[in-house]
Amino acid sequence: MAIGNKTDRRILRTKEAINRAFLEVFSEKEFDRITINDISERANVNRGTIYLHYTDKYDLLNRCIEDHLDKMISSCTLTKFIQEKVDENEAKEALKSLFNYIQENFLFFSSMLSSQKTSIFREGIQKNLTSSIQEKIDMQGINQGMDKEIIIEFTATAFVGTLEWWIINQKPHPPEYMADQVWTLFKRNNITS
Amino acid sequence: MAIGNKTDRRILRTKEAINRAFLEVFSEKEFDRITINDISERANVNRGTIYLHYTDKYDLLNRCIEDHLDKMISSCTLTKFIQEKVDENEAKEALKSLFNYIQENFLFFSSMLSSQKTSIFREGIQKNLTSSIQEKIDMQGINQGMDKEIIIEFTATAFVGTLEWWIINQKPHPPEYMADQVWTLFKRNNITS
DNA sequence: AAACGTTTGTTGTATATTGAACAAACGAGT
DNA sequence: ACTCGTTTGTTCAATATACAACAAACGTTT
Repeated sequence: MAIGNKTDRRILRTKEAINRAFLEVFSEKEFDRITINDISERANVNRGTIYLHYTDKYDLLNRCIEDHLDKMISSCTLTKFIQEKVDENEAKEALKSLFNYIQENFLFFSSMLSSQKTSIFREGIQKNLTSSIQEKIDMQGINQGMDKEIIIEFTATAFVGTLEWWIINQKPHPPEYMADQVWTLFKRNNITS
Repeated sequence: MAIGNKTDRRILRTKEAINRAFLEVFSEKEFDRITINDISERANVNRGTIYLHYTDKYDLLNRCIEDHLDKMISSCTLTKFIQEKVDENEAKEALKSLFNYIQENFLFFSSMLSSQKTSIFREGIQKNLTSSIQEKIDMQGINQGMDKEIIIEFTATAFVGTLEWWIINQKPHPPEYMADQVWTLFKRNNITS
């Protein structure tokens, strides 16, 4: 991942097409009933081409989740809110954009959570989030003397749980509201400076 | 055109991508200012690939117009309303779907008409419509003894003019209303049975 | 169990597309 | 007039994808 040399346009295109197609079919059919052919037809791609990039239907599922989470994280610069010297407005904006991202890709997230494979998704997002926080967390200042692992785990768990609740309950509140609420909760728990 | 043997998926995909990209860029930039690179980048296609399918920027424009008009005509089964023994409701539905098609692809049509190249587009759609009517028109019944060419020309001109007016004036009336009006006008002029 | 259609991976060859380079034409600015 | 950056077509070898065929595994039905 994160290769410097640009990948061939064709690869990027077909992967995108496959991903999009998979998400669409996934939101319509139970995962077990999905065939590779369903996906290839929807993506307008040869069936064999899928095997060129993914070993399996399950591999495709996992990579698809990974990709989506990566995009979510990076497009939202989520980690800002956990850093030292964080600007309050900046952090709130990051949170808001995160909830917005989920809202825009609601199809994907709700499908993921409504399927039987909930745990896969949950673990995936939590793992992703955890490592993402781990890289950027600043243990100075308010976090000095604290147990890093515990902070991370606490934050990630609370956060993922909130996201899950929000998604499963069909977005009872708008992204702005959610961002405000979550931000307040983090502050109250001294998670941020 | 209308080849029996299926074309390679890649060709269809890239042509679609190029078409879409061209329309997008066309709606943002004046035609003369559009570069092949603009289109290739938007379509996520190599610049050379465009030359594989189109000789020119102008060729691309023309083919794009053709394609779109073909789709419009066929998707609307427009010719129904000019045939003998036409069912009133069926004809109105065809008209309505035509106006709906334009509304859905408003970006394209308004771009076409707002550019300096209005005449190209106008002539294109009129030629397309004319030949389409020519194939299907029934000279029996009410049209017996009439000059076929004149009927066709009259119909096509009136129709295209109305479309143009509707598009340029930013859709002052909904498709249903337009369909009703146009249908009444045709009846009044004894164009249909 | 046997027969059936469907799905799965895999393979070989054909082909469309890529990326890079090129010379030529163009347009803008000095 | 001259330079500069951009756009245009064109070429080439490299590569990703298409298509078709295949045997194996699977799920259903009888």
